Amino acid sequence: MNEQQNSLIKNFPTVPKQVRSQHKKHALFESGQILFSEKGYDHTTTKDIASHAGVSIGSFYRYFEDKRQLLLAIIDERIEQMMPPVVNWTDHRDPEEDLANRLQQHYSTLISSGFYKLLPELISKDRELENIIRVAKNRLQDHMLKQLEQLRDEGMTWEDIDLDTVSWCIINLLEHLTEKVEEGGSIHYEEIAKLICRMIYPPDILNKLEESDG
Amino acid sequence: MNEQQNSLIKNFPTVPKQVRSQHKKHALFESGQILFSEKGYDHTTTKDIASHAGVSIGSFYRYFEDKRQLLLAIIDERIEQMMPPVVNWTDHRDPEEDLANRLQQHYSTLISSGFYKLLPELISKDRELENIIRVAKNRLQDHMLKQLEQLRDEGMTWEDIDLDTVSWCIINLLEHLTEKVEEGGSIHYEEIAKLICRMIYPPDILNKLEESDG
Amino acid sequence: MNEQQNSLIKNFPTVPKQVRSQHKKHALFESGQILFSEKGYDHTTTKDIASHAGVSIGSFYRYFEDKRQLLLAIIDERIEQMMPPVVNWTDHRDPEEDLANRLQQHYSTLISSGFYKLLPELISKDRELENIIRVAKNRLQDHMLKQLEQLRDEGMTWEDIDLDTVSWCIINLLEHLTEKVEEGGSIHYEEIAKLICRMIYPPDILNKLEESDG
Amino acid sequence: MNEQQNSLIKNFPTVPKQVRSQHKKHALFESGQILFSEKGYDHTTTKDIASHAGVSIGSFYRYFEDKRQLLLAIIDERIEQMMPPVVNWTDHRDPEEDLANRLQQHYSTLISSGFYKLLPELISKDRELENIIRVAKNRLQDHMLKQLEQLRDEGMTWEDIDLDTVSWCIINLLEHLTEKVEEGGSIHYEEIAKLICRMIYPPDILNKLEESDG
DNA sequence: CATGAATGAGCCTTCATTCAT
DNA sequence: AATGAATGAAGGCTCATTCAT
Repeated sequence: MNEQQNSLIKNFPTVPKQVRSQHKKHALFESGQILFSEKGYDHTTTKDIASHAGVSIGSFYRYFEDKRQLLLAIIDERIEQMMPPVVNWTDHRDPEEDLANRLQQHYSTLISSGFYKLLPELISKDRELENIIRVAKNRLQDHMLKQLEQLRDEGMTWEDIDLDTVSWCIINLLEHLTEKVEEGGSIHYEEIAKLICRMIYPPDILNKLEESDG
Repeated sequence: MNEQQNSLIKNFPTVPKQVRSQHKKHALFESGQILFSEKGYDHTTTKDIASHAGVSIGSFYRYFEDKRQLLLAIIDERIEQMMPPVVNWTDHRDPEEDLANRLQQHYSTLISSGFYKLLPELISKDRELENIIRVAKNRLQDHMLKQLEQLRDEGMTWEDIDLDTVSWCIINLLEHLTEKVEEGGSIHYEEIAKLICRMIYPPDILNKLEESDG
Repeated sequence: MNEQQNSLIKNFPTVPKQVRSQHKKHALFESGQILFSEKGYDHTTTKDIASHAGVSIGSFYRYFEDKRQLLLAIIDERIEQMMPPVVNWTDHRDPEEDLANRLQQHYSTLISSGFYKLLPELISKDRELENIIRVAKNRLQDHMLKQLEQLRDEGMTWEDIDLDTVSWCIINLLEHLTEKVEEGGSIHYEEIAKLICRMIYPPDILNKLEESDG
Repeated sequence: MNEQQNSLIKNFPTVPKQVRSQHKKHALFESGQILFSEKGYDHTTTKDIASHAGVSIGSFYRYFEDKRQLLLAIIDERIEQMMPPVVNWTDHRDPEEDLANRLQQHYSTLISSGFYKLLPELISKDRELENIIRVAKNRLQDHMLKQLEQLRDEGMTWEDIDLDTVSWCIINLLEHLTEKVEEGGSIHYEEIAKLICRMIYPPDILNKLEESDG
């Protein structure tokens, strides 16, 4: 972004190659993301991407080994963002409100990118990609599981729940929240948050948390 | 129809034409299902399917108008089965146990078919198919919503929940239960059932139901 | 048609095979003619023909070696009919009226069969067929040439015409008369006849012929 | 456009891209014309055309949308040339000689292209093409009809002829003149011209025209 | 003899990738 | 570095012909 801002004079006549180069690569990256999301990976041609990015096919292959590598690069950058938001369950603040806020924040950008639609198509086709996603998901679930375990140790959760199952359920709900929009439904983040909290906390604990927070 | 039902022994050596024909169509159907599930729709060629079914390409086109029609036929047959199981929430029996049983029953067959993996890829590509699925899903959600409304009218649910959100969450969990297996996890149906029940019933109600049932 | 009308009793239970066989062959022949005319040779499938004739594909290949042989059989039967009508120029009757009548008679059936449309498509594809047609055409032209030569020897034609060219022109006009109908025009046979006669006879001869006839 | 027009020598070894591209498109065009003419449209494969033009199938589709578009392009370019030559009947010069010259000129190039053989096959299969040809033909006939009407108004034609029929006959003869060569006959343009003139002019008028011209 | 299911060569077309300019 | 023309493997689908029943 701010490369060579200090020496504008010097390189005025020729825009630095590296910058132009990065612009092109970025354009291809963006175009790939948009088109893959819109039309799916298979139905997006390299020509589509190059045209959309305003570069030649030859340039496409200069910056990315092949179509699949562009996909992997995109996934790699988006994978964290794609993942449901990590919630800090252990700060003992009003968990419902906190969760609702995070959900709101997260999905408003994710949905507009439309990229989440791409993953399902790919998972069954690309073993490597499947692993990338699985790894990211596992990392997330581990993280959530640890938090829930801590909560339980503090005696704040239902006593008879299987935390593994709970964390899986929560992640799943969050993961597919995007589909609700696709299906034409609007999302009530507070209601989702309420439900999730009820899976975790018994009513008395929940009441206490909410009171102490307010 | 009435083909020699009386003399099964007699015509054993020669399989009747219609039967063989049905076998072939069924083989193509099965092969389509398996290959679509394994490799995705686009990456399964008509040749693949024909080979897998042990017939020629020409035969494929004798039994199915084209590749897409095979897909639609498969979807059509599986769509009900794909849908999460409808649970009768209103019979006032122990809901946790009941739900767990139904889940067990349903997913053991569904998962082995592996077919559920196919849907996501298709939804964004085939408007007609998207509608078929959406319609089936809506029907299911309506059904569930009605049951939940009845439960609430009977004063058995949390008072402050949005039933629409609850039903969506439940359906979503059930819908993606299959993935848990893919991801290598084993499913504890009782735990899932427990969580779902907690979304719906307040603890006191739940306790009462379980006692009265036992 | 009237085969075995005399012995209805005898062959009542089993329609003689040869008759049924001939019926089938004839049906295929007819269907071939109709469909080839309507859709062209290439775009008519053997299945089309068999269905239209109400027989199975297998039967098709029982009665005709292959699709091409059916075509050749049809052409062979129709080729004389396809050819422009042979006119007797030498009987010294009113040639205009005579020709007009013959044209009328000939084309009314030919056009309705629609078969003439088929020839052009085939000529460039099938050397053997091309020869069949060429031979028939040459025979016709020879015939016409001989008549014209006789007429000239009798001093009835223009003295300075090349009879070969005249006969070619006449045959060509007659050959493509069918197209005029296709193009939406109605045919005035008398006018065509008048033109043709003027190519052959000088006005004074023509007048004499018409007078003597009337 | 302005590519080094000044230094033709300099860039001799490297054929400019656009020129090579045009060469290729032209080669495909030519090959299409030749092969369509020789084997008919349906029996010419895209591979045939590409091979004959010395390019790959992929290149075919770079230059032409599909096989049919190549055909349409060819027709479009040839349609005027395919049409029988327009003759100016009204300039009161020796019409026989004039017509003979024009015919000679026209058919010597048209016949060598062999393309005229293609039209009949297509007309019954391609509605759009049929219209293109019909329109061109109608335009021609209208033109000829107008000229003949003017001639008649000047009292130069037979009084009792139907001009519509005459113009149709003339166009038809001219249209199929090419076939005469195919059939092995040589064309005597003067004889054809003579016949046509006799269809139009009564002998006395014709004599006068020829004298006045000479 | 009749049937029509089965076969597979071959067609048109697409698109990822290469490479001469 | 940039371009985009060129390539050809591969896919969906058709249909003449064969052959088991």
